[in-house]
Amino acid sequence: MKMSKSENTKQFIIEKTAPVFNTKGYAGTSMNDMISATGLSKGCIYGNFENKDEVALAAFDYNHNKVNEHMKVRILASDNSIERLLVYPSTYKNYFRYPYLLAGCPILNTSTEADDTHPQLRDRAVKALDFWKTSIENQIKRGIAREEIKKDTDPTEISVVMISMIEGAFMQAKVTNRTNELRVAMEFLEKMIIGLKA
Amino acid sequence: MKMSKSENTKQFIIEKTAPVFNTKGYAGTSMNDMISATGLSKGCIYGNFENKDEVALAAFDYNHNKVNEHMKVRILASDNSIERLLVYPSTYKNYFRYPYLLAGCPILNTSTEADDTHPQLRDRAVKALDFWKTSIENQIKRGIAREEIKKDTDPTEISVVMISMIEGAFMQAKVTNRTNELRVAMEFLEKMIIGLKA
DNA sequence: ATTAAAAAAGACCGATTGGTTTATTTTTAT
DNA sequence: ATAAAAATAAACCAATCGGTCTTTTTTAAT
Repeated sequence: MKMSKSENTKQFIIEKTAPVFNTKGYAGTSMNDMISATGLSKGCIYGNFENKDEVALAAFDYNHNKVNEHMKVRILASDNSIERLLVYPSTYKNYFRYPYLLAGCPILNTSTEADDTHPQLRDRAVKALDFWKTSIENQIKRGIAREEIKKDTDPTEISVVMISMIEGAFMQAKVTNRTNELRVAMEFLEKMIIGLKA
Repeated sequence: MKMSKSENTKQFIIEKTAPVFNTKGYAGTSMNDMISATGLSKGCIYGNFENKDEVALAAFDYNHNKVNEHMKVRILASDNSIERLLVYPSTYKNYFRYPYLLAGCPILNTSTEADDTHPQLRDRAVKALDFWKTSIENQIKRGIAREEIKKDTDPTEISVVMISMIEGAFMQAKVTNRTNELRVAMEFLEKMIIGLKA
């Protein structure tokens, strides 16, 4: 499994610029930012990517993937559906422990910047949201099938409420630099999830 | 109550650029954007404002104030605390009806962009959030005092949950260009608020 | 109506933007 | 070991950035 030189630097560029895009945003990240983040020259970056856009899109995918991978591992660690759902609030409550969440939630950051300005990035954010929503819905359906979750639970409602609460509370934590509100919101979510028990 | 000429154009510049800042963001809005939004010259804008920053800050205050004013009127329209709280979900559920919310929630947009990049704007967003949180808390305390809301209700918890849900759901509505999730989340909030009845 | 002051327009500035081209270095296949 | 190819560096480009300065226009006081 050998990587070509260019595949390698391409990946390197993505890894190094991803956190910059997540903190400064697309419009706020300049080529010079990308140069100092990677230590590479402009010619090198343009040799590996068509333009700034392409790097930004790859960076979003990378950031989102990082979060997804981490959640997946933690979720699959337990069999019980309630415990699986609880992974979300328990992870986001301590977001500062996870380096790739320190710059904020990539979906949240990208959504608010790109909704009116960058169709491609917007599209990525929408797809990420849809994927997330479906994942939670499926976990709930699984829980109902396994008789761990009340039969009359509405998967879509719970999924939407969870995502909304997480994103809204995360936004507050990031901007206020306090974890107070995030903690309160995530504890509410935990109570709600436990209330779903069959 | 006469306004001086410069006071007048100052206000005009704020009104015209405020929606632009809210949609394109601070870094995404250029002087040329401000010129075409106002139809005024660069010299005129710099004659009335120190720099782009000063306009951006005034624009945030303007946007935030618009939302506040509107909410205030609708809230004071009823005496009952439960009904007052219900104004939030019922307003945001139909955000597209209110022109100054079409570009998105100014707090949400400003928070996600400015949290790591623009201390002054960040500060404005934090203060706006704190004000909002306290307002809701006070409405709940008032409701408890008037025996309209259950005595054991935690004002902070409800306030945080409401704000988080609204912001998170609003973000989804804006980026997906669907109202589905927003509606589900706001209806959940309505059920929750009604459940607070004493 | 005249004039001084205030306000607005527009030419102008250096720095930075995203992006290209050319030169140099490094890698790979022979 | 060497030549061809791939990858990187660095000089270069026009356009745009935020911001200034001077000129012109508009306003308000006399």
